[in-house]
Amino acid sequence: MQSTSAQNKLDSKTVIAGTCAVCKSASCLIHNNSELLFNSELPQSSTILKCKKGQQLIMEGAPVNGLFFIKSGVVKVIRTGINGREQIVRFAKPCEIIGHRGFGTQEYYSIGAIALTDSELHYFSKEHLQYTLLNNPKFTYDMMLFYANELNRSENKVKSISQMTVRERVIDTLLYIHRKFGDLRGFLNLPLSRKEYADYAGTTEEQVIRIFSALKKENLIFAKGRKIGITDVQLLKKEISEHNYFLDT
Amino acid sequence: MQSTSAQNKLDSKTVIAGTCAVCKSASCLIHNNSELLFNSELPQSSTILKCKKGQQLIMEGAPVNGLFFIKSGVVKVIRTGINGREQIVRFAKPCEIIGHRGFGTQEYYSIGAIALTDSELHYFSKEHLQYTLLNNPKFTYDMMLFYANELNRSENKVKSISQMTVRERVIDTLLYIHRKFGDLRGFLNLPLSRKEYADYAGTTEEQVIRIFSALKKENLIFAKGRKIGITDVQLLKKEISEHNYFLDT
DNA sequence: TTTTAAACCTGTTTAATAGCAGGTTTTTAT
DNA sequence: ATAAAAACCTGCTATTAAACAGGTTTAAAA
Repeated sequence: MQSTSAQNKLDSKTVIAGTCAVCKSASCLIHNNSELLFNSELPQSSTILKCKKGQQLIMEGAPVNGLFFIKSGVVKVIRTGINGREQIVRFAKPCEIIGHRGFGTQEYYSIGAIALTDSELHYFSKEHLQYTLLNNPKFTYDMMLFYANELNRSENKVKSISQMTVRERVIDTLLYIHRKFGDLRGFLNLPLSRKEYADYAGTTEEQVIRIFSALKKENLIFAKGRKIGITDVQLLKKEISEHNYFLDT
Repeated sequence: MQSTSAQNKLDSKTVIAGTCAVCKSASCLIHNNSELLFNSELPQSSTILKCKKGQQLIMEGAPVNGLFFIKSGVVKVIRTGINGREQIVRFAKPCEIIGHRGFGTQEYYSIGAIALTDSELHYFSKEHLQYTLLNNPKFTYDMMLFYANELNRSENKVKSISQMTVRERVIDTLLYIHRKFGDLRGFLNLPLSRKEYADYAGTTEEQVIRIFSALKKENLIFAKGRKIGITDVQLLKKEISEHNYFLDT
């Protein structure tokens, strides 16, 4: 079995001070607040942990002891649904937060997280974060806005799942991956299995395969194994544009 | 047509200082922070507005200029979906916040709000709130936790909509209304139309009617017009207990 | 390099649910 | 009190999408 986040924490090198070297984005929560986050007197409050492709870094149902900022890599955030059916809540990339659901209010993680590529994560303990938040209103305010955004995204997803057809949801998922990860030499820059597309779009593998086949016939997409390319983003958008909104940003 | 929130604001009496007289709950955000919220030097920062049953107090798509705390009454929060199909995001009761979606980040309300009963609302301007939040980390922290909770609720709803059957979603809606509004002389203490049940459960009026009929035959519920009573909450819960979670709290 | 497993694909069947049509009852407004 | 408008109800039909079964191809491991 894969090691839990608590185990990972012990394996990793503790970093008491410093900043996030990778990211320099002005919109990055961690970068904007690196002085607060990295210069704590609390011991063991911040560590960097590395995990390999396929490794589970948050176990659904495990006690919440902190949260993660992605330093590098891509992570999928999942929930186990009815009959153990996996549901992908979102895909997360550098500068994003994971494990924030239920922060402060819930004792156990309501989601799991699995690395899709080798990844590095900043880990901050609950205590460290709580202390930092309660003493830095601007940071807390930014976090609040982050949650507000997530809430909007989630509620858009509620709407789309209950009102879009499966085909539309699959197209929407393709556009979401394109927006979020862009493309590399014509193909979407995040290789996913048909099953993963299905788990995000809220349908089955077979449906995704069928819809991909149809989209290929219609020359809206092309595929080489799990590498998927979008022929014309605008054209694909038009397929769902009557509904005028998108799953995610 | 109904008046917009902006118009309501002008109609209402401005209250510069004071506290929320109705609520004394220790878990109420507004009550816990009433000194901060009501003793502002900013003019026009806080008002109380009244609106009648059926009145729309937030128009979907209107500019965000503040948010509301419910002082009394019940409000439904809606989104207009595909083909103008109405979707009920949640039902809100006293002490709850409305209009917080997109606060700070979005220019326009992504939801609408309609009073289901005559209601009174505290209105706080965006500026007032922003100022108060940035100067009171504890309040901001509480708001952040409120958003975190809402996010969890919303993501549970995503899961349930994509994985529960219509029957289960309708039962879940009944339990949600029961949890949130309790019952009065055996009947749920919030009368809703079948259409409203459908809009919340993400289905059609006809399905709700059919499922109510079935549930009546099975003696799980009883109904007198739009007054619905649950025979045995535990028994009803058992119908969805395999799935072990609920839409809302 | 061979074996095994995982991922991918397609046709068919079955179940769930939305939509429509045509009623009745209840509520609301005049 | 009466008319009009909602809301409620039921049967039927059409559609959508899930499940199943049986394949092939691709990727990973021994």
